[in-house]
Amino acid sequence: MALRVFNTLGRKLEEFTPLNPPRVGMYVCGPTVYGHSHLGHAKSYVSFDAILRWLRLSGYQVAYVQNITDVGHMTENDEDAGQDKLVAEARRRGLHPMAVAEIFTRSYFEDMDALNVLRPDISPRASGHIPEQIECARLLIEKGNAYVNNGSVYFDVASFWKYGRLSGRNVEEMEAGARVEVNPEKRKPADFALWKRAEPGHIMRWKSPWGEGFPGWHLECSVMSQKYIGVTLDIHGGGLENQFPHHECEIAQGECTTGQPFCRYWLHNNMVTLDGQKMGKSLGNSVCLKDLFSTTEPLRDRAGNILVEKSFEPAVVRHFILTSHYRAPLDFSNEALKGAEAGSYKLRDAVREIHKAALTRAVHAKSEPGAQATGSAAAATTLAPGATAPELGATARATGATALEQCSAAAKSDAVRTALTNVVRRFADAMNEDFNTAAAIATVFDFIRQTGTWVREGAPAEDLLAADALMQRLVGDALGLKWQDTAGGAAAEHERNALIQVLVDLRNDARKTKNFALGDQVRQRLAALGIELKDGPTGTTW
RNA sequence: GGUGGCGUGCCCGAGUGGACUAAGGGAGCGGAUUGCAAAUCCGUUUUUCAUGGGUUCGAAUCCCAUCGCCACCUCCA
Repeated sequence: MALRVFNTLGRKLEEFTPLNPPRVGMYVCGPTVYGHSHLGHAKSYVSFDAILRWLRLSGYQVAYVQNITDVGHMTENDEDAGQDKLVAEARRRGLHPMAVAEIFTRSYFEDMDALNVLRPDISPRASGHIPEQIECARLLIEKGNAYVNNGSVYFDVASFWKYGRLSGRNVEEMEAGARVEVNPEKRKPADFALWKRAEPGHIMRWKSPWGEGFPGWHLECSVMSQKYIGVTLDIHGGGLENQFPHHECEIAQGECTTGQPFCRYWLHNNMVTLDGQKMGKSLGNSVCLKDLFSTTEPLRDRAGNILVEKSFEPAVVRHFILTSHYRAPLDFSNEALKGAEAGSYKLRDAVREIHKAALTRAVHAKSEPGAQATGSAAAATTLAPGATAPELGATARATGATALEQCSAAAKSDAVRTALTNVVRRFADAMNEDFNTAAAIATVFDFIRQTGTWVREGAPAEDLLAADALMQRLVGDALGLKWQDTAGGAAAEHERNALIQVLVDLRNDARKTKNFALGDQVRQRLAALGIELKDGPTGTTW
């Protein structure tokens, strides 16, 4: 099944065909680094991360570029500067705006790393591409698409007939609409700035042919995407709210300078709400990711109502985001997060179970002469690092959609092979239909019911290894779910497990002699340390 | 005010004309298992898809109206 994506240009599902396969040039609007990332950022970048991962797993060589906007918003005298506490704080501490940008750029990557969002191949900074932006503005003036007025440069919207096509807007109608205030320097209200004259109080300023100033808000994306990807992007992603005017302006700038289509597929993610309401700093219900990941007390809104009662690990937040579609709005709430957490941990435990069982049985199979089948040893070798490395996403990334099919082919029994093939098909069908991660996760939940059965019933090592390999591909590589480790390094983990095993053995001895009081004491004291013992038919696990 | 979109069972959320007597997860309940418990497994909770009309042999899915919410028209993922 071919990949279909919902293209905002045309507003319908279209088969995805890159300009120069297997290469794909993908650009996603990055953050403006003036504050810590919040739930909205999480939804956006987790969504595009899933898209990126699926494209790569499908065999595309994706060049992924995402900007860092560090120009244009941090000004000394802007009216909204007073509302931005962080800029206010920066000023109070005497920090340069670039220092503020640096702080929040790092913060952004920290949060995204925690969410297991793959880093872009290139993260260009707007401030690092001023000459390119000046050149673009100059070229647009030369081509008759822009004009200079009093040290600023404006794009003449009337010169580009396609303006408004992406967002389905009619420039004439908008002019009829009541705008709050129209910059008198513009010929038409819909014209937008390519370069703005810097007023005396403006800190971030660069020399240009039109005097000192700074680039317009939309210019960086056109310039930097085309610089690193080429004149025509395959995919441009971003938040729904940026459709107009931001993306519309990007198209205008990009196409007027090159005469070529700017982007083939426009993908827009929807917004988050909190308890059904818009989330916003001004509303006092904004939840920032650092708080959500590590708070030790409930997060409250301005009125003191509890928004989130405890912290949730990044993988749970990621899991929750992926259970909805990227084009659908997602409502965060304490209850929803708790539900996602329970489900996510169920998945985590099942993924760990099949992994452990596969490795254990592979080792046993090796030690039994004659019992070793082809594939088993190789698979065990491939997966062996998984015993010590992070449990997911550590498998070597194969190219092509066949990466998933290879896993199922390695199974020994027909029944398991068929089951794995079905899982691959369902999962791929879901992802190929405009990246339906919710349906993909549903497939994985059905899959863990099967792997659980195979583990209990003692399926052959080859079957378990194949199932485990597929599970890691789906959950780790495609969905990017990587839960926190219970302990530090691999060695520490090993030692810790050995110690717990001693206590478990002692407890089981006590239970055999009906000394339940002692047995329960061991269990309770381990539970107090966060180690939960579970007695099953094949022994005690934790 | 204009434009685009959404509203699914107790909760979150897929599905968008017939395989839907609605995926998957959560929660509750019952059972299996267990010395107890947790986990796991099995079953169950909803003839129902904002509301009211309409089209159709047939609608959660299409049309109209109403209500609510979200986004954009001003920087915002």
